[in-house]
Amino acid sequence: MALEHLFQGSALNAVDAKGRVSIPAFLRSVVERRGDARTIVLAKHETFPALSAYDPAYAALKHAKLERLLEKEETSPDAELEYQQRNLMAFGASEEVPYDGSGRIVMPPMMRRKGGIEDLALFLGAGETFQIWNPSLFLQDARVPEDLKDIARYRLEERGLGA
Amino acid sequence: MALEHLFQGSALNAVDAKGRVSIPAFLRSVVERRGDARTIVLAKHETFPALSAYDPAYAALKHAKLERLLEKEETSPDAELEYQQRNLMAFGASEEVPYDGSGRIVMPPMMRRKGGIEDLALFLGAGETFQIWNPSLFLQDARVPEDLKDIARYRLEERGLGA
DNA sequence: CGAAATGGCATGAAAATCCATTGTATCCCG
DNA sequence: CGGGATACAATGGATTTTCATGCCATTTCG
Repeated sequence: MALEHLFQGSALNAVDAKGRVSIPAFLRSVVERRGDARTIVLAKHETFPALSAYDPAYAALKHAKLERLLEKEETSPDAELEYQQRNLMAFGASEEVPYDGSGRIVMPPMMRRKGGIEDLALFLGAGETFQIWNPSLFLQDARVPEDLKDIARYRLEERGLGA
Repeated sequence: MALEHLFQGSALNAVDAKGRVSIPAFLRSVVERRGDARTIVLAKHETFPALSAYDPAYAALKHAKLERLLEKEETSPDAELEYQQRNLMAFGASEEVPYDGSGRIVMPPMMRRKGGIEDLALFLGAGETFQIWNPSLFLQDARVPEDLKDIARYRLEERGLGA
């Protein structure tokens, strides 16, 4: 299945009082090459205190994958319930947000809270998806490799918000 | 089969004394992109104490799917009966309701009862369909993942109806 | 004739769109 | 190699549009 265009790279952008953030141009270009939507889908990351983001086309793919899984194990009643739960998580607990001409989204308040996002948003490419972090949480998390934290530190310094 | 436009996101809307509710605009837009009907189909959800909703085009698709399933297992007599039952459930126990210019439906009393809907309706995208819940029942149901309940709580707070 | 249902309109709030400014990296020509 | 000019990205602010919902008018049925 593998979508050919992958999200990669990092950036640190400001979140204004209204919750607006610019999606870095290099991530937007991937979204637009994968499909022609000018929207991204936001969801709480499964394991990290951060947000996971992707394009609508990837969401459809994810759905198809779940459906195939269900049909294969249709016999079990447990499988049915688990499917319902995962499907609801994937679509009920996510939001599709459009970005405007200058590439900005308004981060929905609920997502902002779930992702712990404050006034800075750290963008990290992750292949088929990308992540949005509160840089402080990123630096605090023990599971994040030191090399990656260096990147975050660099981005902070770049803005004169070092250490 | 995968329909390209999927239902996603969440919202909490009021149900007035006459049983009228606004269908959130982001769900309506999916209905209208899938076909040009300004109508949704309501049915009791198979596993949850809630309503399942979708567009007429999806109803047709669902029917075709059931038929294919029957042909695949045509040998078994049980399969025939199960098909009859599911088909009746899907079409007899569902209602098609139009929404007006401002996106409002009147929830049929029977559906309202089947879904346990009172004065608030929680809308949840679920990919090919969406669900309509009484938020209280949603929070009470042990099968609903905690992350999803957080969303319901958030939507309630947003209205100043916080726990 | 009365009560209830349906459709249309009005309002206030919220959200999407547009315009303008700043900063930064890139390119071209001297 | 340097300096300026140019293009693009990010941010701030304001404006226009859309949405949910209450209210009213008109119809329908008992």
